[in-house]
Amino acid sequence: MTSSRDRKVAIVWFRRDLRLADNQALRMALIRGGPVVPFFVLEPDEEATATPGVPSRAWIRRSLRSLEESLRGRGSRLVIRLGPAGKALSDLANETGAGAIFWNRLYEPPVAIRDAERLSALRSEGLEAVSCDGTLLHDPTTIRTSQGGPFRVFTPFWRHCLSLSGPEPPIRAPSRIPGPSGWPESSGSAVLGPESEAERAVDIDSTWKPGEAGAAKRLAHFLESGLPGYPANRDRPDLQGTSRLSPHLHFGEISPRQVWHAALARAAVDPTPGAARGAEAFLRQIGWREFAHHLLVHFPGTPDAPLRPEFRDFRWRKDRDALSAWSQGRTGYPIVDAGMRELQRTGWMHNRVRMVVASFLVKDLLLPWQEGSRWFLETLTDADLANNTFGWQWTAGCGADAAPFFRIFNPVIQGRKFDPEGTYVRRWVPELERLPSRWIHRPWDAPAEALRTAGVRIGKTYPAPIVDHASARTRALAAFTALKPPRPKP
DNA sequence: TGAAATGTTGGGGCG
DNA sequence: ACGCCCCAACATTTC
Repeated sequence: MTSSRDRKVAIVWFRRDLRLADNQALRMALIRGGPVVPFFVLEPDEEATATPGVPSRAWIRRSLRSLEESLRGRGSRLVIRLGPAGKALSDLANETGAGAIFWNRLYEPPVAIRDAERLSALRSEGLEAVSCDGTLLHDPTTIRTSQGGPFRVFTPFWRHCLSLSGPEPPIRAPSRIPGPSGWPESSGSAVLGPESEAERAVDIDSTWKPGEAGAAKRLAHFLESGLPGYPANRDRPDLQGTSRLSPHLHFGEISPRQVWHAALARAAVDPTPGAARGAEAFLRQIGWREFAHHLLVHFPGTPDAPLRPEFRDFRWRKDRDALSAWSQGRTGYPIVDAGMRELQRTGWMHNRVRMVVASFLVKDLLLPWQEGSRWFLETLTDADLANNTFGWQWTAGCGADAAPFFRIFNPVIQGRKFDPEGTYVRRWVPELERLPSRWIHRPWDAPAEALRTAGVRIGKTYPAPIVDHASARTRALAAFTALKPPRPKP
């Protein structure tokens, strides 16, 4: 540790930007030409503005390890300490005599508010404190309709984004990061505590490689092999049709700008129309991510409250047993249960299945979308306040550009359409493994003989459906019709 | 980024 | 040969 003041020292505060490439804050720190101290703060639970669940924590643990390693390979280190962040930053600045501190902006309203406070606090201590862009393609506060307000519909929003000049090419990772003459104390990954039983139970490692290198590899592999098939395959949970970048994007192990440019470059190399269409469909998903952040910034109450006011009075059911059946994957609807179990085991769920299980919770069970949102935030490694809030309000029909109230997914049809052979269901609901494809999505209709041969006893080895979908649908339609806003007279 | 109900069309069985 | 009915296939509308 050095006590001599060295104003040339710059601190880079890493948060959900756990990467060295295309990292604007890191670049700003390096430009100053002095030593750089990479810093990560773990906020104590009571200080955390977004409380990550167990899987998310398991992911951070791995990602930090990866970041530490790549920093070490560049002659640097990662200083890790326990928060609160404001005090930790100020302490570190005093210890290192740093003259500047840089970080990349986050857009969750409570985080943004604290960041503004931190910036002015650090500046009043005489530090150069700067927050940079890099989490999104476009700063959501600058995107406006021609009327000057925020967008509420995706298509015009995305068209507007596409009309702007494309994002700058990503910044290359520095090959060397100069360090201070003496390194300040670091608690290292010990601040995370020992890996808990619950953390170990989440199977991340068989599918994922958290960290910047894993993210880059995942993207490259997807672009190389998955682009032409993407529009059709992205809806198939039984295939590997999606990019699976969501946790990497959430933790900033890769930036949307890198994704953008890599996808366009790939489409340029592969001149078939399929590749171009695939790239467009894929980048559109990045667009939904942008849109979700845009909405969260402009409607900061939406994580808890519906955007459409008429939904404030909606009387959701209270049913602890149904909620628990849903979250534990014991609803009796195979595609729903498969999704919820995939989530529980791996901290991830295929997007199509997320829509199916969400529709089931909100429309079939009439349980509050906030319960679903909370469960997803607790159990997803990619738990992202903006994306999650948007997704749930979309499903419930109470958000901007949301699904209309009468759009109710039929879990049997969705299963047949998107998991035609039932391989996804069989993977996550092994008690149905031997059931023929014909019955895999509706075992309650299977003839006794088929059930016996497959070793399935409805209500014993696999639950009977907790609701009848047809009557649940009718019930939901009635409930939602009641709160339709009065139609303006012609 | 739905599903169900209802309407329409056209082929084929059959009296 | 013809009209009638059935129903699958597809289109439209309604929720």
